Amino acid sequence: MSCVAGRLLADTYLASREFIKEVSYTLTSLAQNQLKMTRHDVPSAEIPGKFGTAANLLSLVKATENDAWLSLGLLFHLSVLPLSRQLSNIAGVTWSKTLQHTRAARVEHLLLHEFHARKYLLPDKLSAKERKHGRGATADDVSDEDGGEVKAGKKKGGPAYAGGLVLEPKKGLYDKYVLMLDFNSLYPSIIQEYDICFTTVDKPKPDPADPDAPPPPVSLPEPPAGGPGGPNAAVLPQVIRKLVQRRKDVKNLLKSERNPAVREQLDIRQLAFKLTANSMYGCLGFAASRFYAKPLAELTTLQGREILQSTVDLAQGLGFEVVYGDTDSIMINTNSNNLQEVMTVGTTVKKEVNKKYRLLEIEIDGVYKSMLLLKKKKYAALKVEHGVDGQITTVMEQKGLDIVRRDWSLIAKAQGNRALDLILSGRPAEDVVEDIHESLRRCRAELVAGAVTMDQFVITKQLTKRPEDYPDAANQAHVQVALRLRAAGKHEGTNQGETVPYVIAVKTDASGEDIAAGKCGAAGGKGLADRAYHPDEVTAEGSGLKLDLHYYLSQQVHPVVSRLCQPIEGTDAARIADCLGLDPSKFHHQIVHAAAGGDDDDFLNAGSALDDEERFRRCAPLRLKTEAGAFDFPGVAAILAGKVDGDAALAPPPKKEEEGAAKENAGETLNAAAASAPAKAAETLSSSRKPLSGHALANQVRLAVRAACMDYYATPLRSDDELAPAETRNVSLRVAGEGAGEHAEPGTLPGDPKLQGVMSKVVSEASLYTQLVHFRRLLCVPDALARLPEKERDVARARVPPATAEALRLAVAAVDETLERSAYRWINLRELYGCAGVA
DNA sequence: ATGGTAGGGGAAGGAT
DNA sequence: ATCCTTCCCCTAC
Repeated sequence: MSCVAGRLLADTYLASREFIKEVSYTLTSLAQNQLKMTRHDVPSAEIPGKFGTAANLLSLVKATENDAWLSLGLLFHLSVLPLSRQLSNIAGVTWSKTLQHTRAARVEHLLLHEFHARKYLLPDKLSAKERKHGRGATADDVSDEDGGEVKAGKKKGGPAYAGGLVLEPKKGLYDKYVLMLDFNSLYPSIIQEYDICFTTVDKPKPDPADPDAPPPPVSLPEPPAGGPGGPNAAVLPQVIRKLVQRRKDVKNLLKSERNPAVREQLDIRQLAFKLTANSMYGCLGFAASRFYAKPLAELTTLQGREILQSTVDLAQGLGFEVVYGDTDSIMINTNSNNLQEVMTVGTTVKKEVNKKYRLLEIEIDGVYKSMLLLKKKKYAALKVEHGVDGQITTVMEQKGLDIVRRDWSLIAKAQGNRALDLILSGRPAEDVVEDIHESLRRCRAELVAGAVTMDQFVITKQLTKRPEDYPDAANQAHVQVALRLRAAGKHEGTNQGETVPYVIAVKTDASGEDIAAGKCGAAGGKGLADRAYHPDEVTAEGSGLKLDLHYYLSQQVHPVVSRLCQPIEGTDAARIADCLGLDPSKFHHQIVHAAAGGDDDDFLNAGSALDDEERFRRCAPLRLKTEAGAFDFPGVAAILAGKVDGDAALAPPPKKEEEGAAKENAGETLNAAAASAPAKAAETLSSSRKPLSGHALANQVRLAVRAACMDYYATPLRSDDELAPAETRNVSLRVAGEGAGEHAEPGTLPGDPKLQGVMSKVVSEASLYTQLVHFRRLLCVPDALARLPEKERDVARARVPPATAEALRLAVAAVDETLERSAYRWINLRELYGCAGVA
């Protein structure tokens, strides 16, 4: 390295990793994405051959020179030198140190300077070994040691302290304006707001009785005289305040500056202040830092959680619906289509929240015209943007979804993108669902026809270790591929930190059709990693390898699309599988979830009620007729919750003229323990209001089911001859796999002029299915119990009298008779619902 | 050796 | 066979 002595070494790879977010940091992809320039890669294996002829050698020289220019181009494009220089000045560290792109070193030096200037004596930096042996270790270090290694590294032994709060999302598709608010630089603001500093927060004291026990959490310091951010603030808050203030100053200069070159410099300078302020918190929690202070980091995040929670409480107190929030943000469903109104909501919340803090500030981050909220950290939305001419446009934002991740194939992400565009398009749900299905059918057809290019199949994963350091290398596709490349003498792209591209393929000479049908997939009982190959290995002449289409359909496209469609009515995992030509019965598991209203953790939170409400919103109630009159069955959930008496549920509620007589018993009938209720309830239920018997109930349910089916057959869009029941079933059974020859090809339908009729039929078929499931949900005790938290089940079960339970059981059987014969009969209902039962 | 934690999701292997 | 845990990777903040 003597050649760089006395010179600055600027590494554009490291700079890119610090300053920009990219999925890949190869020169090729950086050139493409940042500089919009194409780079031709010369594989290292080809380099020796380039020396054979002058022309080849010249091409190698040109390629090498081009790489140097690209690298230099990146250096300027990212303003590496001006930015790192500003960072050096702010931190008081050598430029060469900054160019190593280790953020901890910059924060360390900044704090060293600040404390030294204030005449503090600073602790020595501990080596890894010293930390491990507890020399000068803090109490919490010691307690960490029995939990595992105090490693500078991250994931070893899990997180050292709790971080941000993530609210349980109220999942679903929102088609009215959703408001997004967030705190600006939450953690730096908290440190200032609460005067969190090495000098103000007491070191946690270990319990003298049990020195090994984790020390109690530290508490907030007394606010400084003159309030937070004032002249008496502690060192760390002051340092951050100074950074924030200087950034503001620079931004003010920027406002009046007209010289573009100076503007650019100022802009870089304000960025450097922001980066520095934001990296302070991270270094507090960094075990290898000289200023490692877990209690401070912990206290900061603790305040963050409390602030977010109290913000949610406040917004809800104002009558707004908070649907999600992550660490420093909340989303409010405004339920409004009026942008003006929405902004008023935003300003109201903002004003109320900001009243509570001296420095901390929440702001309106944006307004979403529509949003698909799937899971924590997974959502997509159309963000409203205001054009210069007052026009309103939207731009899609995608967070955390599979389609923004590099470890999914392009073909899966393309299908996901198409589905997402449709879902957020605002078009009628039925059209959206049909378009998605159509896109999936075409996807399969193209796949089988071999009309998809290799790049669509590539999956990319990073080697976070050296390939030979993986303890379970045999199980990991990207590691297997890297090891094989190494064995073939190719080291490029197989080093720690690099990303390995791979595809899943099988050694076979079967047709695309058969591969897609899964007839040769894991035939040899081989694991996935054994079927992973570098794209070039598959392309190579005479490899005998063919892409595993079944894998791409069932493990790539299907999960990506069906996760996006989870809240969408009119489709589900089985239907999506159907469109992709997969066996839908293999996906009945997901249907259980859909029918039961979400997955296990769903019914523990408020979101589940909303999900179910949404799913069965359009369903008709179960109307029962008795001698005393008709009434809507309240549903077993109401009985289990104690809202409706088990004995009274199968009889009409008291009529007006009976009310007086029933009133005195109402309290007990509805609320009292079963022990005291039966006698009086029996009295109250005069002979004319006796509950339905099991068989009578089952009969009524059969009638209701039949009525729902009649509605379905009466769908106006269909004419009798073209839509005979047999044909109807044919649509959904097309790929049921009963005899390969008899089912229609997916591709044959679209050309049909009767397309419209067929499409709407499919949708109403789905709604019939939903209606039947709704009836079943109202009646099935075991499923309803399964949706309750485990500890409540015994109490709930006791609320259903044996006779009622038996009647309900017969009623459920009545629904199942039809469900099993329905157009969806390829779903094995016994399995479907059996697993939801309670042991 | 070189800021943090929270969280979803795939794959595999052991427990049941 | 099905659940549960572990490891791995990537992303949001």
